[in-house]
Amino acid sequence: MVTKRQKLEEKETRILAAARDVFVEFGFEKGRMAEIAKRAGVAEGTVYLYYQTKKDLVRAVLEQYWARLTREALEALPEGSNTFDQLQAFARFHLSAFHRDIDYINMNVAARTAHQDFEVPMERVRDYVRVFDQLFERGKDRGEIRTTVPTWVARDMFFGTLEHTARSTLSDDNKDPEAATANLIALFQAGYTDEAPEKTAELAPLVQRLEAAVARLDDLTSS
Amino acid sequence: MVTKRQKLEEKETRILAAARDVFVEFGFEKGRMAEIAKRAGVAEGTVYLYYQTKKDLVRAVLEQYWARLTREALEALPEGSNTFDQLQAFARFHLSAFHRDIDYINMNVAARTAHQDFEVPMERVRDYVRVFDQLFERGKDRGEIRTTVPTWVARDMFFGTLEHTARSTLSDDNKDPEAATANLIALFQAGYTDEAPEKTAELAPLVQRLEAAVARLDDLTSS
DNA sequence: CGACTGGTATGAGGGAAGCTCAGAAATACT
DNA sequence: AGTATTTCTGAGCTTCCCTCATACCAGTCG
Repeated sequence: MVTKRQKLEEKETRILAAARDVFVEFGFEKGRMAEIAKRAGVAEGTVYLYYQTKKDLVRAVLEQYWARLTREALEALPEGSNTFDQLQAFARFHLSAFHRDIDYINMNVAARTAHQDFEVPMERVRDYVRVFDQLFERGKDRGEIRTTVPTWVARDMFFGTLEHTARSTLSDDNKDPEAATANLIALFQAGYTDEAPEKTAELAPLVQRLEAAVARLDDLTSS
Repeated sequence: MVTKRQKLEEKETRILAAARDVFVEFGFEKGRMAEIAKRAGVAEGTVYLYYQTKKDLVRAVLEQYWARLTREALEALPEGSNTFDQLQAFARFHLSAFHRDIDYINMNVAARTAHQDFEVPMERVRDYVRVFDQLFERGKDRGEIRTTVPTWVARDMFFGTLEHTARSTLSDDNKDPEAATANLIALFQAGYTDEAPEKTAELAPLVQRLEAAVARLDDLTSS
């Protein structure tokens, strides 16, 4: 027995799936409401009973997308390794996701720029961004990352670099995306590592040798 | 005496200026061809004699914009200072230009995403990007930047970070853009500096003390 | 079983915007 | 002055998002 509510939800799902396919295939601007209705097997007017505008429809598609991406990201992170390894894994994931889902990304951008009032499903995007924030701040807690670095600065650098790199490597086969992620993490390590202990550790053997030599010298000269 | 050619060019200029104003005020999508024609003082059909489509028109506007930006950037660079200072000056310039010209930037993005076949005036953009490339490669020539870093990797990081930062600082007054540029350049310095001389310099006093001590030791043991 | 009622679906049509094109106007040429 | 050519015009065509009067459907009651 299929309840009335189930039937409605099933139709809503079908419309959303059709919208997703059409927007991915044609993009937001060129994706036609008529085509979405046709693929969902309903009349054009019916679509508007479920989603008030084309904008709302693309928002729903994107909401689904970001939620999925967050799930995938969490799965892609190696457990228990150090912060920079995890950041690198996340960077690799993000870059390849952008390559794979460039249609969604463009849809996102198109919807945002087409309507200055358009709000990307911010909640879902924030969930995704939080994956980075949490990694980074745990790095601070663990003493692996200098606490003086504002997280937002690193975050903007992380996502900005990767988004730009994704587009640039997509249009030029000679560029190796791996070089970009490796570079990003190397710079993070060079610039964000809490260096004090490391430097001390690096110099310690030298200092020890020096002091041992001086001690021997003192011994000899005093005797 | 005004030649026919001059009259035509004057009209073309007027249309372009009107288009620029309208696109800046309303954005690419919401900017109406009718409004552009009205402001240029010509009929709507006339616009299409000079620019075949709305897309061509925005392309011409953007071409002008990028050319102007390149000129301004070159003027903003301090002469003769070291590479990282120049990069920082360029980063500051770029960030504030993005703030000031966010309408142009959005126009650019809107035009690109609205028509998947749209080509931003690549030549002019390349000219602008070359400002960075030249700074960076001169840094390599001078031995200030490690030559193993591919320029494109640093370039994507530079522009990606700044574009993302520009948007994020625009929508959140608590964020200080200066922190972002300073951070970017600090990371570049930490990660890209040709470190060999610096490390040697850092260790020099220690090594000297060590060698002096060894010398004294040798003196004593041989005598 | 038939009438009624509230929710759901339909698709022709409204409105808006980019673009076209037949004819008008301006300019150049003889 | 008359003709040919170039330039300009704006009503109207097309496309697309969205609306709304109408039709359909599934329960419910007499």
